[in-house]
Amino acid sequence: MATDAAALPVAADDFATRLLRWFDVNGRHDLPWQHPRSAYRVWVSEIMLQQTQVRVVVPYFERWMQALPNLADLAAADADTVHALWAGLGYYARARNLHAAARRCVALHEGALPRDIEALLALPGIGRSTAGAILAQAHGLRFPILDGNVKRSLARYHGIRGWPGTRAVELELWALAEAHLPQTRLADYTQAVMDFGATLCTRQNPACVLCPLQDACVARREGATAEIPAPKPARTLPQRETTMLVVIDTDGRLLLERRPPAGIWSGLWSLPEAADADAAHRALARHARVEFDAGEPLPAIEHGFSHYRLRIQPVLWRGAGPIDRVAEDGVRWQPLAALDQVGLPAPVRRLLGGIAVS
DNA sequence: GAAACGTGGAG
DNA sequence: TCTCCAAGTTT
Repeated sequence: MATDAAALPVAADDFATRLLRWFDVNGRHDLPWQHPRSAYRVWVSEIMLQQTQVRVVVPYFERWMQALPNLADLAAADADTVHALWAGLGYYARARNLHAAARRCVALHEGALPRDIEALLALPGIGRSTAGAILAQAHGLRFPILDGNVKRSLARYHGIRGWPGTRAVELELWALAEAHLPQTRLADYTQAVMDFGATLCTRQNPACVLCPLQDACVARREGATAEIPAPKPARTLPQRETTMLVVIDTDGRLLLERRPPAGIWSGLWSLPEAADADAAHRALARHARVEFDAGEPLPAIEHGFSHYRLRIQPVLWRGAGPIDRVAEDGVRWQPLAALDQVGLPAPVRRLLGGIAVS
């Protein structure tokens, strides 16, 4: 902790005041969830924005609101509709949690998102930061957020050099986020700290020369903006392999299977998966009563996840005639012409795009 | 506390 | 091409 007065940051009031003044001129004031601003729209945007950048979210948000303009619509929607609207955004548990939370709001909170912090935190998918963002942005209540932008900004401003992934640093940052809260304009302030981190106090090459806090920033003074916050400890990603079946009948339909409830892409429609080509061949017999040859191996694709690297080996079968279908839950034959109506995982879409399916 | 959970942008 | 990681939460 700094001891000499010159090393101390400006007062908390000043921090918020400067940030708000900066925000009025340089902030983002025309994001789609700001006009109109409702608790439902703020909520959906906050969930979509978890670990996801604004420019990626915007088109998904617009499409979502077109289909499900209010909470009651979401609660009444079926799971496949929700999945299809989310497909491509990733972290699909967010969509399932959103759906489940909307239904809980209808059952327990008179069809609206609660304004109470504890009730909000009890809803699936809403943690402390998201709850704070909803309360501050939708209702102007005095709650802090602590997303990646705020963590980075506060760590630099206060010269906190530890990795924010540790409990101690995280708690310290929460305390600072709370201490800096202004007494008014909480919605604007919340947007201001996020805009500040996203556009000025960026991970690389922060624009310190334009910063309204530059004279009080510890990292700036110590020339340590590149070292703060400390990066996550690196590790080598494990490699996994899988085989996926591309089965097309002569009616131009593709065999899809619902992913199991746990694990990657859970609940989404996808290509049937097997451990290897032989297992894929055997699996095929479960879905279609036709004799098949060994199938045609297609070029494999590599896909990097956050925690492992996956090599997908597709194997193609084309039916000699319309394939006799076995009725089974979690299986469907989807016309290739209507494939975009299904929420398929991104690598699967890419894989299919590389095949002359028609 | 660590691991799981997706995708696309940026350097 | 490859690494890092972005408006985090859950188990």
